[in-house]
Amino acid sequence: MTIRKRLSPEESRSAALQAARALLIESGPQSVTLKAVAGRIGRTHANLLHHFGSASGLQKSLAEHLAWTVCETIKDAVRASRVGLGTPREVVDLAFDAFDKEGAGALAGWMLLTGNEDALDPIVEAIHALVDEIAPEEASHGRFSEMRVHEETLTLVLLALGDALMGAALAKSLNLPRSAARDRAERMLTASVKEGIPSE
Amino acid sequence: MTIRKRLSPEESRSAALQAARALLIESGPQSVTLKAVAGRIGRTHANLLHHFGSASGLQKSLAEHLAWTVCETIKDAVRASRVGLGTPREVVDLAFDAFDKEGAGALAGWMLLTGNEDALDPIVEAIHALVDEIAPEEASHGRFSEMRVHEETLTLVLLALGDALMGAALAKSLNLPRSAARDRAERMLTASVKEGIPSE
DNA sequence: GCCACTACTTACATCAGTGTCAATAAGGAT
DNA sequence: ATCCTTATTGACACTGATGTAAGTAGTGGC
Repeated sequence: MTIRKRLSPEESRSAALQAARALLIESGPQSVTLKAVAGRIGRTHANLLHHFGSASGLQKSLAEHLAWTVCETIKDAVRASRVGLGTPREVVDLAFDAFDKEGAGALAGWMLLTGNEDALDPIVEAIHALVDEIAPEEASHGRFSEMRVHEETLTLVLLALGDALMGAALAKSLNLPRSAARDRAERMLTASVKEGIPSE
Repeated sequence: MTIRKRLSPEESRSAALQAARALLIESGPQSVTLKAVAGRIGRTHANLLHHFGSASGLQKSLAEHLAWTVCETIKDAVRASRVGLGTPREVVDLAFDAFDKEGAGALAGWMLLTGNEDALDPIVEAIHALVDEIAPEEASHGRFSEMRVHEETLTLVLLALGDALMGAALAKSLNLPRSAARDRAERMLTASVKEGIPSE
């Protein structure tokens, strides 16, 4: 019984979630098994069961972790783009990258795989929190109503999600550049900004 | 050894694909197993292996079947809406319904699940064929360039896909009506039509 | 009617993911 | 140093999905 090291529950959970996220992005939802995740952090699958209770417990924690990570990325970037006179394109790229590379698209696949409605909650909550931080500020500047911000966010997120899943293949098939969906989203946002600030 | 009936290979394959599609839409990609599909059509899983060679063979056939069914639905409806003076909204609803109810969203989940790039091909091809039928006609009427039709299609499809996966939960979370994404897509298409036919 | 073909089945083998349990040992508290 | 908590492990059982092999029985052609 070779016990390598004794980590705190927080350390173990954190390492496991990081490994699970990497696995999810690299190889898809199916590859996120107790055995695979445990192997990545040099533990046994029984150890993960000890920390997360069950496989679905790990899945739920992973969903929360992913949603938080993705939204934090976007949130930070939105703040930065504000300071540096952000363009619509920057926001678009951030949202699309979040779904394409940060694992939000993979999370969607996860939900589809399990058919588990609960897995949807954390990411929706995270997006909701993100919008709640942005919308009131925009509204206070008199640029957009909160509902308008919500609508734009919905469209942008759904488009980014779709693009992460089928964008590459479909664009190629239609002889469009890979960035076609992003270009379109950028035009949409730009048009909304114009409409929102007619005096500019 | 109770043999119930003896079907032709075509009948067997057709029945199996129909059952698999129903299972996929009802319960998600994970539930489409040899046993479950076979049970639905009153056969054994070994029988499906006989007809499709392997589980992945069934999956590939299912992907092709789904892509064909969905695109045929849309194509028929587009033709009908042309005859009956189709509105942008009708086209939007058709595309969204195809992904939401006809199983195209489930198909996307399927691709994500398997991580199989091949599974993507049939639906992309089907969409490509659909656009190839529509775009030249539009172009010949002098309304849009083919590329413009391709761009609109890309945006519409990606948005419909995203909406099928997260639309319901996200709209609810943002206090928007379930139809918010469709409404947005409709506005987009309407704006394009205006722009495309300035003399109207 | 007889035969070849094959759709179909039953039984078994295999494998992967999940979960249980008892045993071990690391690390802190006293 | 001793004890107590618990992180960790190895071994095992269970389940479900996939695949194989051999045998059975419809169906069409002669």
